[in-house]
Amino acid sequence: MARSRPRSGPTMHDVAAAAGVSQATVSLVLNSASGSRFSDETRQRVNDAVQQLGYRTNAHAKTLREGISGIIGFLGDAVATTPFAGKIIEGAQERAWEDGLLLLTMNTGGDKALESASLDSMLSYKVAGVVYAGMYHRRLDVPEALEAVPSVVLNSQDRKLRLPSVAPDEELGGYTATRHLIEAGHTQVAMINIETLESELPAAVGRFNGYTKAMTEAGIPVSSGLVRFGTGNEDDGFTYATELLTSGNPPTAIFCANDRTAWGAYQAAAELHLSIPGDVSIVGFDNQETLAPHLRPGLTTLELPFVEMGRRAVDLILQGAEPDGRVEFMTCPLIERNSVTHPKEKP
Amino acid sequence: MARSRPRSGPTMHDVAAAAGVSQATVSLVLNSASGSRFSDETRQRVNDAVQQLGYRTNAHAKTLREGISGIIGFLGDAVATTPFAGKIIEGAQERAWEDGLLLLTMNTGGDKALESASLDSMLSYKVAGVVYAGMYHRRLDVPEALEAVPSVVLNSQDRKLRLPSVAPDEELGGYTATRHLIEAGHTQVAMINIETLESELPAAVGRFNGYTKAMTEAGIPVSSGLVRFGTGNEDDGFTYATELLTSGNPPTAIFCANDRTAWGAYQAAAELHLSIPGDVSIVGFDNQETLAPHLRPGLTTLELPFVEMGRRAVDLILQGAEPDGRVEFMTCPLIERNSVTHPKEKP
DNA sequence: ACGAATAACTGATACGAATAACCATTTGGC
DNA sequence: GCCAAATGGTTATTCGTATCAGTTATTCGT
Repeated sequence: MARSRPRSGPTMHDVAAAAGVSQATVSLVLNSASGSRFSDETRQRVNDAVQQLGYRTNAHAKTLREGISGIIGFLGDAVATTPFAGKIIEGAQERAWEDGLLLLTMNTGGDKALESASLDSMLSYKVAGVVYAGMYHRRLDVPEALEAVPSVVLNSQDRKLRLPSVAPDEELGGYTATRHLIEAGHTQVAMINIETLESELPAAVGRFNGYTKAMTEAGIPVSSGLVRFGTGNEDDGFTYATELLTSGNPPTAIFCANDRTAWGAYQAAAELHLSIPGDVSIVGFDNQETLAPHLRPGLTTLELPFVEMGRRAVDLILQGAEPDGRVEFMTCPLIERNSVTHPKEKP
Repeated sequence: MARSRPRSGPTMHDVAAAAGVSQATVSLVLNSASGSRFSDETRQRVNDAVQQLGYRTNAHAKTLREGISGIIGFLGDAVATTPFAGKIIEGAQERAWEDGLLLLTMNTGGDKALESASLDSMLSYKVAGVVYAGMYHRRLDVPEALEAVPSVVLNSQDRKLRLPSVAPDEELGGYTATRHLIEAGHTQVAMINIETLESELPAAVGRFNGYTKAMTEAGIPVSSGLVRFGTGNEDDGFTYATELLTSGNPPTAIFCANDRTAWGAYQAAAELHLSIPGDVSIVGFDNQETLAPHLRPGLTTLELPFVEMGRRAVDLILQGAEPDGRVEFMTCPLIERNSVTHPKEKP
C-alpha cells in the first residue's frame, strides 16, 4: 500500500478553525512584532493549534502578497563544481541564512543560453538578489537581466563596471607573500607566475605587482632572471623551479603564484636533493585544501578568502546593492606552515 | 540619481491589456498544450505583448495555484563545500534543469538544528522533493520531515531503510580495481584500506570485500601479510606502503583504497627508489581531480560516479520516490592512467 | 431556414497569507 | 452617566495565475 502523502499541509484556515478564531487572527498572532494586541489565551490557542497541526507557512502565498521572496539566486559558471571554490557557496549560504534566506543555485558551465534561461527562472521566483560568481578571478560580461534585482559579481569583476563586485586582493596577496620571504631574511626571491602579464588575468597581474612592490620597497631590484611565467600547473612549476635552482645564482626563496606550481617546485627540489625550507623557502598561493596541507613540509601559502567573499556578496545584496560598479577587494590571509625559514648563511 | 528599479515586472493583466484580450486568454495561450483553440492572430498579439513587456510568469502565483513548485531541495551535510563531491550537485542540477526545475541548496555542516530549520524552510517553499546528500558514503539518520515529500538519500544510506538511497557500489569498485591488477598479471596484490572493518564504513568494508572476492575468484589466497588498515591519509599510505615494499616478500601491486593513500604510496616508492609502475603497480580510489591526474605517473583509479548519482537521485524524485528503502548502487568506472603495468619477470 | 455544433473568447473564482478598515465590548475620566 | 479611548478581535480585499463554466458569433447539416 502506498503511503498516504498529504501534498499540501494545513493552512492558516485550518489553524484558525482548530483554534476557534479567524484566519486574520492567526496571521496576526504569528507575525505580530508584539505590535498588535491579543489575549494571552488566544495566542496560546493559536500556537497550540500550529504545533498540533504541524502548520508551516506557505512561502509562495507570502511572497505573492509581499512581492519579494526569501530566496537569493546564486548563478555561477562552475563554482559549485570547482574543487576549491565551493567555499564561496558556503559563505554566501551562511550569510543568507542569517537573514533566513535560502540560495537557489545554478551552475551554467559557461553556457550562455542556460545562463539566461536559469536567470529567467530565478527572476520568476522574485529572488531578493543574484550573486553572479566566476569560477576564477577575471573580468566578465554580465547578463543584462541581472540589473532587474540587486546583483553582485563575485570572485570576478563586471567588465562594464556596472554591478558591484567582490574579488580577492591579488596585489596585496602577492605583496604579503613576498614580504613574508623578505622578512625571513631572503633577498634572492624568485617568482614563478601562472600566466604572462599580457593575459590580463587579475591573479597573474596582481600577484606579480605585489611581488614587485615588496621587492622594490625593500630596495631589492627585480631581476628578470628571477622571474618565470608558467601556466599554473605542476609541470611548469617543476621546470622553472629546476631552471632557477640550477642557475648560476640560485634564489633562496621562490614565490609560486599558485599551489600547483609550488607542488612542481617541491618535486624539483626533491629531484635536486635540496631540502625545503632548509635550502629553499617556498610560498604558494590558493591554499588548496587537498594539496597545501598535505605536502611535506606543509606549504606556506596565501588563502583566497572564499567564505568571506561569499558572505560579503550576500551582504551587499541584502543592503540593496546599487549598481555602482564598485569593486571590493578582500584580503588574502597568509597561512603559515613549514615551507619558509631564513636563508642559509653563505659559507 | 538612483536607478529606477521596477521591483515587480508586468503581470498577465498588463499583457492582456496590451494585447487587447482578457487575462484568461493570456494564460491559456501561454500554457495551452495545444488543447484550447485561439486564432493565430490572437496568439500572435499575446506573444508580441509578452515580448514587448518582457513578461515573466510569477512562479509564486503559479505555485500557489498548483500546490507544487518547480524547486527541488538539496540538503547536504557538507557537500557543496567538500572538494570532490561538488560534482554531486552538478549532476542533480543538470537533471533537475532538464525538467525546468531549480535546486534550493543548503549545507548544514552536520548541524541538526540548522538542518531541521532549513528543511522546514524548503518545505514551506513546497519543493517537489528533497535530495539529502551525505558528504561521504555512510549510514545516516534522516530527518522525519523528509517523508512529507519525495526524498532520496544520496551518497549514503538511510539507516532506517525508509527512504530510497543512491550510493556508489564500493564492492564492485574494489573488485574492479583488484581484477585490473590481476589481469595485468599480478598475483602478489596488496591492499591498504582506509579504515578498519569494524568501522562499518561502507567504503572500507565494500572495497575490501571486492578485493577479497577478486583474489579468491582468481584462486589467490588473501594473505593478511598483504593487507593493511590505515586511516585514509597520505601518511598512512607512506607508512604501510613502505612496510609492504620492504618486507621479505613484497607485493608487485598495491590497491590503495583511496587516492590520498596512493599518494603516500607514491612517496614511499620514491623514497625506496622504486619506479611506478615498473617496480610496483598502484591503483587508487576516488579519482580526486586535484590529485590523481597530477601525480607522476598519472594514477589509475576508480571514479566515484558523483554526477551520475546526483542525476539519478533527482530522477527518482521526479518519478515520485516512494519510501521503499531501496538502495541503488552505482558503478564506479575505472580510470586508466599510467600507474599499472604487468609485473617484472622474476629473475 | 432553423436548431445544433463549433470556434473563439471572457468572467468569476480559488489558491494561502497579509493587512487595512471596521466592529463590539470594556474601561476610564470627570 | 455619558463620551472617549482602549481592548480584542473580525471582514473583506489583494497579490498573479489557472481553470471551470459560460457567452457570443459563426458555420453546418438537412
